[in-house]
Amino acid sequence: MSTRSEQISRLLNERGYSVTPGRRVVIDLLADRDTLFTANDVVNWVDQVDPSIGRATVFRTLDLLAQIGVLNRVHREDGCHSYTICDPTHHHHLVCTRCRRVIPFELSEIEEQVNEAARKANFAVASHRVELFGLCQECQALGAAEDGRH
Amino acid sequence: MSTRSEQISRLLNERGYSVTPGRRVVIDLLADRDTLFTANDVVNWVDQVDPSIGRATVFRTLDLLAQIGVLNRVHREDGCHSYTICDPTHHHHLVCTRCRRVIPFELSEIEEQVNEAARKANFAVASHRVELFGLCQECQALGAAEDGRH
DNA sequence: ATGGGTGCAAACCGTTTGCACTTAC
DNA sequence: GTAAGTGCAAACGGTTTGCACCCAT
Repeated sequence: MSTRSEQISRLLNERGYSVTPGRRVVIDLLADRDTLFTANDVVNWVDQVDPSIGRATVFRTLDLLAQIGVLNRVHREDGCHSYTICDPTHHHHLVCTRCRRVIPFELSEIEEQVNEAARKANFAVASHRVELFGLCQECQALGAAEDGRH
Repeated sequence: MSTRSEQISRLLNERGYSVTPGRRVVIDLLADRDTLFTANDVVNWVDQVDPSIGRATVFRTLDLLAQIGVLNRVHREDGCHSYTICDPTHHHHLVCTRCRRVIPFELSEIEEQVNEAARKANFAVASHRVELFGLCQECQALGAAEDGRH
């Protein structure tokens, strides 16, 4: 049980949710991931650790984690729904399309530009999404060697 | 058959696809939309115009239009897949969460910022998505009057 | 007569729901 | 004993597929 996993558990408790054995498994599986994963990935992982945990529980736990803000829905370029673990603070993501690693970043200039653009269109921005897709440093090297197949 | 619809037809022809009656219906229904819509919306609209056109044809046509770049997948905040019609040139979207209108905008500063952020992380950006959600001018007024329900 | 395009229905896949049961307080 | 959480299986909704057919070249 990593410190990240403890953090999440604490957050759940604060919100009045208990950390049941099933949720514990899900949390421990996800807490330290730095890649994108789908709900189905999680279902499979959970099934390997403890097949007695049902699909529904996994989906319900994912919803819960999304709700308290530690899980972030990211839309893959191919349209597939994915998740990534991250702190509830606002930021954006660099998503590696090869290894699925997610690198969070924050850029106050973007916020300003975004607000500026909205103002020009008389648009009241409630939220925005900035997602960058490409290759992380490691995968650029690999890609050069292996011809970019993914 | 609007000029926008003609444009799309021409584009299809250029790519070697014929504009069959079914496709014609879909294209005419979509060409001048400035709002987000789902595949299901289109299926329903088509069904009203000509019930003999099958669901599969609608989905296949949407795929086709996405492929030639006149249809853009946009991910609604609630996770629902939607589309919007737009030119194949690069730009971003302001999406009104009340009336679903889509306002395209371009902001070269954002591109620069985005590339700058990526460079810092040694990330090779292949593509990026910037989507702003909020209320358009009209809906802000309405929202104030009607208490923002949507 | 060949190949692109079609309608239909069934299949598919990820997700949600209803329900009876368990568990913790 | 009550409320939260669970496993299971069935249902669901959106999308894709297989197939026989049609139509233009």
